[in-house]
Amino acid sequence: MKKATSRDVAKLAGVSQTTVSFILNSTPGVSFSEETRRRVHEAAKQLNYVPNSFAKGLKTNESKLIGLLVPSMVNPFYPMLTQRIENYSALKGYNVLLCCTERLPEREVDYLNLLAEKLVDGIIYTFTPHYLKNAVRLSRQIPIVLIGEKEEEISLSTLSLNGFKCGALLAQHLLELGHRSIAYVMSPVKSVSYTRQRRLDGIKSKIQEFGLPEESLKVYTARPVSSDASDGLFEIDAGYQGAEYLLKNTDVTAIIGVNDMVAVGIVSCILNDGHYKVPDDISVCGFDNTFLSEMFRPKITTIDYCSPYLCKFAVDMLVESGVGEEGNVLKLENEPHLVVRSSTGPVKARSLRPDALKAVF
Amino acid sequence: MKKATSRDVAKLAGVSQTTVSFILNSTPGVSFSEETRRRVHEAAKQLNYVPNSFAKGLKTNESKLIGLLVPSMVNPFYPMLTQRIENYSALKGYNVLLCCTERLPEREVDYLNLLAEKLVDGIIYTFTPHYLKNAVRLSRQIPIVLIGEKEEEISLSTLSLNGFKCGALLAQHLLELGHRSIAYVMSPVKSVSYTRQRRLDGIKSKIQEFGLPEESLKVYTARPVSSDASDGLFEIDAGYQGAEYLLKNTDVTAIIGVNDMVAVGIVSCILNDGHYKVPDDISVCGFDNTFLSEMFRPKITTIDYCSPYLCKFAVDMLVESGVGEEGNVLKLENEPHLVVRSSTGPVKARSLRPDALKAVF
DNA sequence: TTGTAGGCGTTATCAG
DNA sequence: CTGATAACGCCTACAA
Repeated sequence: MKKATSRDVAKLAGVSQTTVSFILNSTPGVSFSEETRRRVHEAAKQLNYVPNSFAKGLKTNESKLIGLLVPSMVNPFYPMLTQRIENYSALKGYNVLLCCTERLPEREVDYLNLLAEKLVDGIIYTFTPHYLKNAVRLSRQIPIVLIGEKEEEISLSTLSLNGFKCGALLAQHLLELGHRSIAYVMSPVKSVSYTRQRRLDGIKSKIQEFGLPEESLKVYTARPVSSDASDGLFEIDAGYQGAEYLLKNTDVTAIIGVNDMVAVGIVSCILNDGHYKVPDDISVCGFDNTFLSEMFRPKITTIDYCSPYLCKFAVDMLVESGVGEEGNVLKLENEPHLVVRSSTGPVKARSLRPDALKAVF
Repeated sequence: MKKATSRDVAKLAGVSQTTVSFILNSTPGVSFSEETRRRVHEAAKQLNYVPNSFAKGLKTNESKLIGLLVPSMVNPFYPMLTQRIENYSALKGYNVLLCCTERLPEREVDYLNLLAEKLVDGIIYTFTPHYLKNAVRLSRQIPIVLIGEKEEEISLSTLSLNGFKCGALLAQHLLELGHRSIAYVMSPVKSVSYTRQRRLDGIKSKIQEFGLPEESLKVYTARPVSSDASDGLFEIDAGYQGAEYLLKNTDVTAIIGVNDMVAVGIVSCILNDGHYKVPDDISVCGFDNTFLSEMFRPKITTIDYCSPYLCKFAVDMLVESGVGEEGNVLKLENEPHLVVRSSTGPVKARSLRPDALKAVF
């Protein structure tokens, strides 16, 4: 079945092609007789007419496409963002061109070129670009919005996740519960580059604010695993590893995972260890408020980003506000908030486990 | 910065626009002097020339776009497929237009129209279409590949997940471990329409094959929850609910979740219940081999679909084989296999819990 | 209220 | 080997 063109419709309806265009687009400032319109619509339906978006784009320079760059699909945080962005975009008449960089810098730049080529009307980054200059350069042609940490130096419109505040929020929660020996567990360096640091900074700032010594905070960085990292297990492993180490060698009463996945690993380790209860003996929390944090019992205390609004804003900035026009750079601060669940509770003197004693003496 | 056209390049290089096109596309059957080619490439680079894909598409009728329809992003199975399809497509020079239907039939048909409009070169469905006729009709214009249950009546190219075999595989595993009272837990009807049934059929067939009475299999369908179903918790809840009921009211020694999410809910319930151990007292398994099944200890026995190959095939069918041409319909059967982890083990007489006694007498 | 004509940036045919 | 020139399908002055 050959595709019908607007000419075909015109012919069938017995009008000119222009008329078809006017009527089908309900172009403002023209009016037609009821009869003509009926005939055109009729003909269009009959021929199953669909306007050719290439031709349209060629004329209008709009693709109604938004490029979405995500680092990975394993941490459910990104699928969540993706789904929300996709849905809201669709509502606005835009489609999403998905690009998973797998955190590979070279992929990122390839995709950037590709998106430019495909003439997307806007680009959403869900992480901090590796090739900043490329992104900034491109942003003069195509509006770009960044969802991530705010970096003042970058002249890109940003929807800031405010990792610092997130860390502070969580730390404050734990400190108020009386915890004085806290740990922060990060997955191997490669994965969560910048956010992790901001979150850590936030935690540290609260520790200081409470007048506690630096040693009150232990930072555990998991060693990289050789296995295929694309399945996300390395995040969980990191949590498991970290908890294992911390239970044995420290007296921490609260552990913060760098994200919900890591937090799940931590809880899993503690549960399986069997010596301690969460939160009675040890409190655990994470970041991102993905469904993972609500999956197991106890449900995990975490930080929420109001991602529905976040995603909505990101799209709106692209399609409504004049982001990108004349170097117009917008920086919005997202207001994260604490979601207290049952994995955190008041501190209690933790009895050391038998094998921990060995380690101490 | 205005976008450069091939004409601009031609002017700068001092050749005709045609020459530019030939050289930049290395069109077969033409040859140019080394000097000319150098000049053209030089000029292109200098002007930062990017061919306009609207114009190109208008001419070639190829968008290098693949439409991907997924029901949701909450069950990690779909993000996993998405990522793999995206990556492999990118390798093949295609981009992915993502469409999340949220299992809403009306969304599906809207997206279908949209994809047709955007002139994607192919469409991948990761579920069974609600509007079959629409899909079939469209498949005469745009190649469509279905990843899902094979339905003989549908004249759409299909990559079959073979739910029947999956169910049989899992059931056989449990039966061989000696389990004689097995349960199957499904999330509320709305969500996983057809696959669940095929899986159940597979389980039943094995029960029969082993000469066991029908009652050896209990089927539990979770009641729908009123809360927002978009966060995926309803799947976990279903498992939790199911396990809760089954522990109290039946003597099952093995529980199969309709997917990994449900299985996680089941394990979580049993762990929290505290009366039973997995797999010592009760075996649990799921389907899909998402990272969820490996997340917690014990890791969950599940079914794997070799999704990397699956995704690769789906894309290849679209871009290589002549799927869609002259009604060419391909049906491929995927070979699922059992992934045995530590959540399943030999049956052991299960001691009834105190409150279960009440229920029995 | 309707039709004519030109052009968007490519690709591709066909002479030179 | 290279360069006019004609589509591709749509939008949009401008003319009628």
